[in-house]
Amino acid sequence: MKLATWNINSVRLRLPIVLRFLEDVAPDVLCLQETKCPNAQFPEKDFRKAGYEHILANGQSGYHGVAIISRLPFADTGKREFCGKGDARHASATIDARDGPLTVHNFYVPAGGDEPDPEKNEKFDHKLRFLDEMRGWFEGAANEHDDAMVLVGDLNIAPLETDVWSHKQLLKVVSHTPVEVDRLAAVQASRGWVDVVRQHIPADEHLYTWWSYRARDWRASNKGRRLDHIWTTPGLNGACKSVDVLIDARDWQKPSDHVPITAVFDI
DNA sequence: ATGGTGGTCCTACCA
Repeated sequence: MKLATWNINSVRLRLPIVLRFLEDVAPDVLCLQETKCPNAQFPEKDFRKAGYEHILANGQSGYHGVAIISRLPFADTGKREFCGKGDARHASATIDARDGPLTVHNFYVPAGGDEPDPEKNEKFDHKLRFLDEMRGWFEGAANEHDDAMVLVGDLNIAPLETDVWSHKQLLKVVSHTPVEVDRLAAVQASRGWVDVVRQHIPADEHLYTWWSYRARDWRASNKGRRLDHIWTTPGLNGACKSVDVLIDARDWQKPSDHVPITAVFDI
């Protein structure tokens, strides 16, 4: 089973490159973030025509929004609201994989603004509270199919030193500050989540999934960050056979500032 | 130290 995640920064504007990705890479399941699309306007017909008949959209106008697009049917779906804000930042679907049900959680964690101080910056405070709520939810959630879960999405945090172009220069930049890296580690500990991307690509290699639109030449300056992630519960450990970060997608026509990541599972 | 680009939906706000 091939699973992909991609912060698309408007699914309607970038529909052509999403369809190209589905054709070229052919994932079974694609999780999108920042769809910026109300559910009534989600381009379901185009995805159905491409062979993806099972679609779960959790969107809103203008901001945020996530979606799960699948060739495999959903046995169950969910959407959870975090921090009581009404933001569309989570969707989940249980898929009937070969070896049994697999629950996929798709997240768009708040970016957190510019100032990494929760006292001065409400957005950073929201980011930390969102992560705390994620941790608490996974600690308490006994109703899920315990040992077959995948968590993907734009977590807006680059946890490792090699997940950013300069660890030293980004220590006080939101996305790489110790306080948020620690909160993310606590989310990871809630279920023993395994970072399968770093299982396949060693931590001594720099790896990024996002490059700012503001760079004159993103590839030349290469000031990237690894903000997008694929985690699994320990029960799936060993099932992930390969991962891929499609860096070339950053140069596709009218690109997103994030690139897709895929993981192949023998399940 | 600053501003650089790109999205939504029309005026700022967000990334």
